[in-house]
Amino acid sequence: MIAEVIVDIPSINTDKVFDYVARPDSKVGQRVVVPFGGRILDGYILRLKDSSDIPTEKLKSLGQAREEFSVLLPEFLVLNEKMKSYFHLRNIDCIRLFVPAQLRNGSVHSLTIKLLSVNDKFDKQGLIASSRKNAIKFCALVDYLEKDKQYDVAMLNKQFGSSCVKKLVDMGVVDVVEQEKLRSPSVSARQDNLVELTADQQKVVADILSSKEGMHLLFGVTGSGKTEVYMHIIAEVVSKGKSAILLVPEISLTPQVLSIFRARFGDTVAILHSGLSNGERFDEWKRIRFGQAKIVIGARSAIFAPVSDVGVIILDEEHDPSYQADSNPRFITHIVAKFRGEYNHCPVIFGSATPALSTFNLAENGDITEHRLPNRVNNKPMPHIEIVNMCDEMLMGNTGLFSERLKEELKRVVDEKNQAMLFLNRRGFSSYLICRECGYVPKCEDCDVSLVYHKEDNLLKCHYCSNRYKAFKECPKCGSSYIRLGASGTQKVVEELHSFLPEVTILRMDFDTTKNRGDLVNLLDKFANTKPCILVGTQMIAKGHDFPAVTLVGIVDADVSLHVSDYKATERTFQLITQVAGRAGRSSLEGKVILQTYTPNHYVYRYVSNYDYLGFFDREKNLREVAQFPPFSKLVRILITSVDEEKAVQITRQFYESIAEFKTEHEDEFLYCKAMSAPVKRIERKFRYQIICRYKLKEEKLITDYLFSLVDKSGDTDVKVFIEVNPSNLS
DNA sequence: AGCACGCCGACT
DNA sequence: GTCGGCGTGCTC
Repeated sequence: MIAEVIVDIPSINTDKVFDYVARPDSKVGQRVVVPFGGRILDGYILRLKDSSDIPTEKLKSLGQAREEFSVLLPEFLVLNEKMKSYFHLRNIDCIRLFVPAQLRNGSVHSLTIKLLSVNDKFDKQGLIASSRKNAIKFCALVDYLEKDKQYDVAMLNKQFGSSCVKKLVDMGVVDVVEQEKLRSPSVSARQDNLVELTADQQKVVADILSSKEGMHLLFGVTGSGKTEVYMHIIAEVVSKGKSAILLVPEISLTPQVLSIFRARFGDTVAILHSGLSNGERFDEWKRIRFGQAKIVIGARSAIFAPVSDVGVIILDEEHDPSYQADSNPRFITHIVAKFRGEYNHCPVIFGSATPALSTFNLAENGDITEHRLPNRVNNKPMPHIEIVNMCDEMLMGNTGLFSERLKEELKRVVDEKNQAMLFLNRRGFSSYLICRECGYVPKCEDCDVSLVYHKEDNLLKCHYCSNRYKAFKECPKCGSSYIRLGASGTQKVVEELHSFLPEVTILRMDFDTTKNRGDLVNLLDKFANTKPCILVGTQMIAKGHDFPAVTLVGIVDADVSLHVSDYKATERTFQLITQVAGRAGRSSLEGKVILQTYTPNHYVYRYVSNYDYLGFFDREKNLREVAQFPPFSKLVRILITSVDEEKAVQITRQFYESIAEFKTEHEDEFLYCKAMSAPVKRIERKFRYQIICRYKLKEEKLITDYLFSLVDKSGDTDVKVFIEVNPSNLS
């Protein structure tokens, strides 16, 4: 038998099949030790076959299998092929996505517990009779044990003392065996309120379940009960013995969400998220791999959960940018879900209140089946969104962060002992510092970005790398003490709040306050139990939280995500605001939203304040169609990075010339093609240059394949080249 | 990715 | 004459 093996080396040169003489018990998908060019490393068996084209004398034999079982399920070998060609990835990069990192590093040891089992030689009466009179603990232990039963050794040691336990072991009347114990993340299961579905929800559940496979869009307004629909579909699927995958954005993986699922489905739920320890993560993987867990809930990478016989795959909040992996193995979760759905012949559901323009466009074209939940479960109207023109405030002499209206409403919330959320998508205290005398703006030494001022620790931090610098009172360049702050961040919001509402509890939730494990849970707990209280945060506060006492949502500066040079900026702003607004008025209390902007006439605010997704979609779609931007064209970025700027420029030029030449042969297909330095010119000491190409969809594959092949040929070691299709962030 | 092989410059 | 620079090419 011959095995086709992919070796675990992340290089394009070695990323091909190597034939080895297999062992009699070799299995497809197994991880094996292989001799390779004088070295010993890991490989993965993709296929077994009878003969090889390689001359027999050149063939080496497989080493030992790393595990007895196949790490890669048959499905993943198919998925590997599909992902490889669709996203232009290497075999080994796909495989690494499928195999838990803990397994590859070998850094996690399985947790074992020692079990004491009482064997046949155990004679309770005899032992007690023959023991010394003062051996009280020993006798108590003997009395406690029963024949043919098993006990946790650690527990016995604690209760009776380890010497007594050891004595029994030495006497040979009990045996100690080690048993693997799977760590499972503890989630407090709160009580489950099984609610009856509305007619709308029932119809969606029935429609999706009756269509055996294919892609579905669940377009349901915030509060329309999408989660309940998911749970009913999952329950149905699981009752047929199949399994289910539910993906949610990382920041929505809150303890509340998890505990609801635990309450409904118990131990068959496996949870994968970044807060898990290595051990927990790996053990969850094993529970999934061996069928103990049938339902997987997790962030993006949970799409690679080793469940077999998948009955449904759900992407909740499908418009969330985190479904697009924007580093190393770049992939789009929707597409991977589609592939797995095809393999398993099961439905794939994309759910959102504000679907991605590209997804909704597919639904309009009939490539995805659309289902709607137009009404909120409680039949309450969406909270009213009031737009406040901050330019007017400025003219009236209010230079603070809050408009008079927002202050008024905040005071009211406090008086009524309710809660408010203030949203500002910018962390830190101030986005930059500028010297008013000489115009000096402090920048990071390794990245070409201005530093963000963090007042609490009086530091200037780089948000692209982890560099920190001491803040200054006098300009290091001209000595002036006339330093002005740039655009404000969450820290500044908290400070200003304190000054006019000194008595109120104010919590801040952003990247800086949730760094440690458990921070997030503590913050959310504290907010849930404090009234009145104001929670200030970045987009972290936008998702999944359900706080009934929140009656006011303030969007401090809605324009933050709007005026960035990115064709998706408007779409993202619409989605973000809709989502944040949805945090208000979730219970019987009425909610209100105050949206502050300097460009109140921008069309996005008109649509968003009316909750008019369809109107917005039409307008945005037309704009994209006329301007020929995705999804009506392909946009590809080739990013070239190097510590050596000269080299980066040189390679960029080479690439550009090749593309320009290719372009002359396909002139009518190209819409745009330019080389330039990236918006952030340097990150972590590396200079960044880019080539942006935009071309029509008609010959899309031909051009994309050409660009891919071009990038493959780049062999320079100190210059790295990345290629990205329809990139989600262009920094 | 790593390691060997291989062909040209400055040293005991 | 030798030691060692890292350019090229191969690994079943």
